Amino acid sequence: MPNHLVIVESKAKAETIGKYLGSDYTVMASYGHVRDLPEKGLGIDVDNHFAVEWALPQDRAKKVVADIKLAMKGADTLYLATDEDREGESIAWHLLELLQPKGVEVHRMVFHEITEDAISEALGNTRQIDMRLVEAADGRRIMDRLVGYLVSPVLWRRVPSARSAGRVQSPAVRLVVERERARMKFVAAQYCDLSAIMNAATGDDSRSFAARLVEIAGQPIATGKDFDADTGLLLETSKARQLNDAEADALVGALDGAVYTVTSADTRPFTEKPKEPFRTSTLQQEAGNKLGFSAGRTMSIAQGLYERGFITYMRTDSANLSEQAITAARIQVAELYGKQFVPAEPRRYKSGRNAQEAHEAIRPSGERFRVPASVRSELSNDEMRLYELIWMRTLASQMENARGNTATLRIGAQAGDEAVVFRASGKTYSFLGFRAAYIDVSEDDPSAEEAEAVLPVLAVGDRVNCSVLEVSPHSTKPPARFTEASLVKELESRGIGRPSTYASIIDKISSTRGYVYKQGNALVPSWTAFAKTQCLESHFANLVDYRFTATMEEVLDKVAAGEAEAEKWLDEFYFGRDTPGLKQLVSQENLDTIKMEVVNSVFIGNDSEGIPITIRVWKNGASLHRGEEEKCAMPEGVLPDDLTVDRAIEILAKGTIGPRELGIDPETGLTIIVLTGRFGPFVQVGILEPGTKSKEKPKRASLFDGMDPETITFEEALELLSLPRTVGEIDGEEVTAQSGRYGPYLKKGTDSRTIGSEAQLLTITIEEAAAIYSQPKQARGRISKPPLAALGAHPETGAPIVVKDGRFGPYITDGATNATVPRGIDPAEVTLETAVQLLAERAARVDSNPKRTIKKKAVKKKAVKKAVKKKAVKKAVKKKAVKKVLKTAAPRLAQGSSED
DNA sequence: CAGTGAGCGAGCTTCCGCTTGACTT
Repeated sequence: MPNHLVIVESKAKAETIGKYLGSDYTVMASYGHVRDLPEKGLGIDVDNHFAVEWALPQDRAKKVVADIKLAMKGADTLYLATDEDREGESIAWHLLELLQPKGVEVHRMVFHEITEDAISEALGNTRQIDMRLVEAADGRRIMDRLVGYLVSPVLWRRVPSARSAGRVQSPAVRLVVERERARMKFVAAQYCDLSAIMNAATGDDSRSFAARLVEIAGQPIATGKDFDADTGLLLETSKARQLNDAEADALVGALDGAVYTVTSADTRPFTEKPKEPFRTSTLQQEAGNKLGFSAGRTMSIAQGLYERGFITYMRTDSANLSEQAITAARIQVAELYGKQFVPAEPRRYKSGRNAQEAHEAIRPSGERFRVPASVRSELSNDEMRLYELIWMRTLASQMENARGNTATLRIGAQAGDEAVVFRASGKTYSFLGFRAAYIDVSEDDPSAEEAEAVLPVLAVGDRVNCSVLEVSPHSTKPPARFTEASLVKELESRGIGRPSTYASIIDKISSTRGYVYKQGNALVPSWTAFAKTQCLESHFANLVDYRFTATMEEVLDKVAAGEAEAEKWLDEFYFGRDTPGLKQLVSQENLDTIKMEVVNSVFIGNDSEGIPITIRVWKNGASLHRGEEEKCAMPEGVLPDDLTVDRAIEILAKGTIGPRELGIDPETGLTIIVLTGRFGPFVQVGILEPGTKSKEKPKRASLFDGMDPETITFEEALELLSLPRTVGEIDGEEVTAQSGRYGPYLKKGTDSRTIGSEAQLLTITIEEAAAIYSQPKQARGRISKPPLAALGAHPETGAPIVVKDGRFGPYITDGATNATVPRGIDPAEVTLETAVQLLAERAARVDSNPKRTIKKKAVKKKAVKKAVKKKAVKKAVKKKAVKKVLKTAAPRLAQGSSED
């Protein structure tokens, strides 16, 4: 009979540890936190030492606690083996509170490596729960609740489209907003330089190389860094010379027939160190840059790999490798690449500040790493790519430095009476080192790979030929928008958020709250985000101060060390001391000083008469204003940094024309008008008097792309209003043509197909429609795959049963029910009998769990989100996602797996 | 696979960190 009970946080960990501990031990998971503040209400008695009313555990946790209680009945020892960090300590304590064990010995136990030795050592070195750590964790929880639940209501009252504020999400949004502000303020500068292709005039080494003009008459040529981002002018401190088109052209002329001579030739050795092994944030960044995965996708794939034992824990802030891992890596490097690739001493990596180090780095699990090719058959394509990335980075982190030389040539010539200098640089590797396994992608330009550039061997005084000489025009670029990857990096570097939350922060500020949306991979702030941010900046400055979390961490560290009290800290924050506390900031008197017309309007610029142009945000959408008088709906889809004053005036001009009457609708006798709304210009049957709320919505239709509200004719309007149009019948089913959220499409029953242009909606014939329907349906640009196997007819229903390969792996379908092929069963080997059984089980599960409630608010939100989505889709298509291929020079074992 | 103008109107909303479901095709 097992008489020792061990509690860890995750299921997968419980299973692994269970294997090591044997039959005397039962290992169970707490599944994270078991108790929290109530969802409704503050749950904190601020006037009574910030006493917390912990809510009853939720259903999930209730079951966990009940199960553990049951298991505890026969046990004589309870080991609380949650993670060794603040949150882990808190979980242990809350568990203990809920379990109330009687007659059971309780130990707190921690281990850092999941090996037999480490665990048995941990069992022999238990301690008691550290209440100081618990105090720090719960202090953190209380602080987050105070901020979130007291400041959010202020936003509801003053920036109605902003739903929430928080210690983490609000600075995250502010980062995106500030970047966009910098882009809006940015003034581009135009400048030129000369680029040349040269080669040695004498000797055997005739390879050509690229060179660039860097100096005229001793003065450097201006490059991007010499310009002021806010004015587009040369910085006052810059000594560089800005070359314009004409001057550059003249220079090319003056250099005609010039003699080029090497004036200096330098070679310097360099070494490059590998990057440290992955932790959560860096994994998300690299998977984003190299594989194009979102942070959320990366985490869910990693979760699968972890649960099935392929990698170590994926939510970690540590880049430290265990001894077991270092040994495994070194052995494998020697086997695959050779001994010369193994450094004399193992490399050790330190973690950044605020790291809690409850886990090790993310790496292939086990004491012998599985080579990607050997796990190919067990992993899906995405899992394979992520595993390979982790495997390579881990190996590389324990490999030798790369070594090489950089060479620089300076080449002089005479342009008229001015001496000019060109420069060429080269880079060669004498020893690849870690680069043999893993090449880094640069942050700014993920597609660029630092290639070798070999210069010919030249000495001072050597003559050089110039085969090509041309003007290169340049334009300075505004700071790039954040991507998911770069935002995670920024948040981590500022200590904001935790490994378990980076992906959910992104999700929160984008999908859930709509403060940012994606333009390709770039994150763009909504107008609401601007308003929310400026409201917080002017009235809750310390909450959106990027140092807020870092300062909090310092305090909590002191609390954990017994050098400070959480209550004192909370007291000061809430009641205030030298500066007003939160209580006062969210009070009614203070709310009265927050003027809606100030905080919900975003200043764009002044027109030529000095009249301010602003955007005002409302619950659903935004309006554009010039001064007090002129205003119109702000169309969605205009990126903030595209909204110049000129553009705004253009929009105002179109939007404020007011309805234009086109004619009388012959059917209804009502006037048909054209007007502009937040989705652009549209026509409408009948005029709505302002203020009257008619129940019957008038019929409306958007203008096609390219139609102008000023020139649209009555006939065109009638055609638009005639949609959706019945095209004809195919196989007795009616086919209609209409516009939807993904553009124009045909519809036959439930089968819909997109069509090329909006104009086709009016012209497409039933024959053309039939041709489209005769083609197999394209699923997002991909033709649906043929089934893996056909198993025959269902014995009861007669429906054909087939095995297909879907997004979530192989599954069985009879057309009505889909059942995933369980792991461990080869999809090619599924028999009809098993398939019928699996389908029946699946159907039974669906029936027993029918409640899938849709919340009201979700429906409402959809409309807003859709519009955003539409733009993103349109642009994304134009841009045509460039597939990023994993750069690797890894040996054959790793190859053949990254091209899918 | 759809909506639109302006902007008090009725009642509701909200946080962060630890986990994994149940669910897609």
